Amino acid sequence: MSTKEKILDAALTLFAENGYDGTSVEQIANIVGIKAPSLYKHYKGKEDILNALIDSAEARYEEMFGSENNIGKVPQSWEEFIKVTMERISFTMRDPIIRKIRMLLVQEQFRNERISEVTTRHQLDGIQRMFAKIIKGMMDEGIVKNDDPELLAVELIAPAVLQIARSDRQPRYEEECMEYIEKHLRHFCKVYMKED
Amino acid sequence: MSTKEKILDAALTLFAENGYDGTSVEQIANIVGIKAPSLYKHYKGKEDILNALIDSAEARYEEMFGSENNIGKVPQSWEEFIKVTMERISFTMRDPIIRKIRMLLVQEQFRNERISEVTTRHQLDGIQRMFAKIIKGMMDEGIVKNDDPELLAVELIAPAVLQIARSDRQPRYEEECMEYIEKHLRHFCKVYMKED
DNA sequence: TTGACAGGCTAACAACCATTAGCTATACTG
DNA sequence: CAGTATAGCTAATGGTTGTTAGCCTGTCAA
Repeated sequence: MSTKEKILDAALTLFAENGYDGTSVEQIANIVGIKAPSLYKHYKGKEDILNALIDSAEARYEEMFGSENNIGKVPQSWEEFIKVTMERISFTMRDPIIRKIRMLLVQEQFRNERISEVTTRHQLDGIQRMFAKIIKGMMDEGIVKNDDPELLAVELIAPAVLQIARSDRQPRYEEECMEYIEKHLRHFCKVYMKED
Repeated sequence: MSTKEKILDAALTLFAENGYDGTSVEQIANIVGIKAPSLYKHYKGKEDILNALIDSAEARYEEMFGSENNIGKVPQSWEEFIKVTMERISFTMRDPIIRKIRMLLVQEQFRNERISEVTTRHQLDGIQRMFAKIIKGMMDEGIVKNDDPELLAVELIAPAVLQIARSDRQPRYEEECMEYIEKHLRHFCKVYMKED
């Protein structure tokens, strides 16, 4: 990993933990193993690092939700749907980098308009679009009752997003959050799926 | 309004807008119309102000969701339910103080455990408990199909909470958020209410 | 070999920030 | 009236922070 990447990595960890204003350039440099002024050989300043982080968050978002390929096969039963969805959510919730990006965005969402937009995409639009496609696929195959896929996608993800946010700020309830999400998923299937 | 209250008021506005670390004691004093050192006649320090704000947020929470009296009459039809709920959400979304408390909590939720807890109560438990009661009331009167009221409450509020969060960071979409919430409410009624 | 560049370092600075000390005037209280 | 608490002020301080200037060293191309 290049120094430039190491800086981004350290900054993400610290920004997620203590916020942008709560983090000093010196702290970042310490983790990287260099002195603070050396950092300016790689980035123009502190804000430049933040912008690079948002860039990488956008890239990751594009990679996860942008293409059509990331949906995988359409689940053929509600059991399969629950299993696949739980895996997806569990990954999103626990992956350290995604988690840090989430925590960074949620804390800095009011800093400027760009971060506001990225936050909305990251936590609303992206996931919604992705699940709308899956639900649409299951409707076409007659597994899910016909309805507005975009709307159902929000009904599906909203409770999960709230639980993930909760587990970010209170990690000791992670297990409980996952259980709640599974309960919600089961309920969702009971309401919207055709078979019983 | 006493100076002590004015300080809290100014601090809430600034913390909501720029975060705790992004706000200086001098800025707060400027709004109040005093010099920074005078502020220490009223509070022991900057953190003391934050704690007082969290105190008042907890008090407000208790006042809104704590007692049994704040539910009002149980709605007798889905039209009434939508009207009453939209009013409640619209108020929560637009009231300047509630809005600032929300923005403060969301930014500082990782600062310490107490704020984490208050944030969860404020944005999850409180609303859930309140709507669970309303839904329970409507079930007892045979308006809503029998189900777990706690679960339905989350299905009801989760999409609304996400939209409110969105309108906090992108106020120019406030109208759009309200429209979405109404659409969601209608869908909710269609799914869970008995009459058509 | 020479020259340029990348990437580290130290020293330093100017700005800002939270907080304290100490003075003063006003307003209650006995 | 005397005394005391309240609440403002100015001045100052010690610490931190982001950033710049300038130096040194190793690498690599010409």
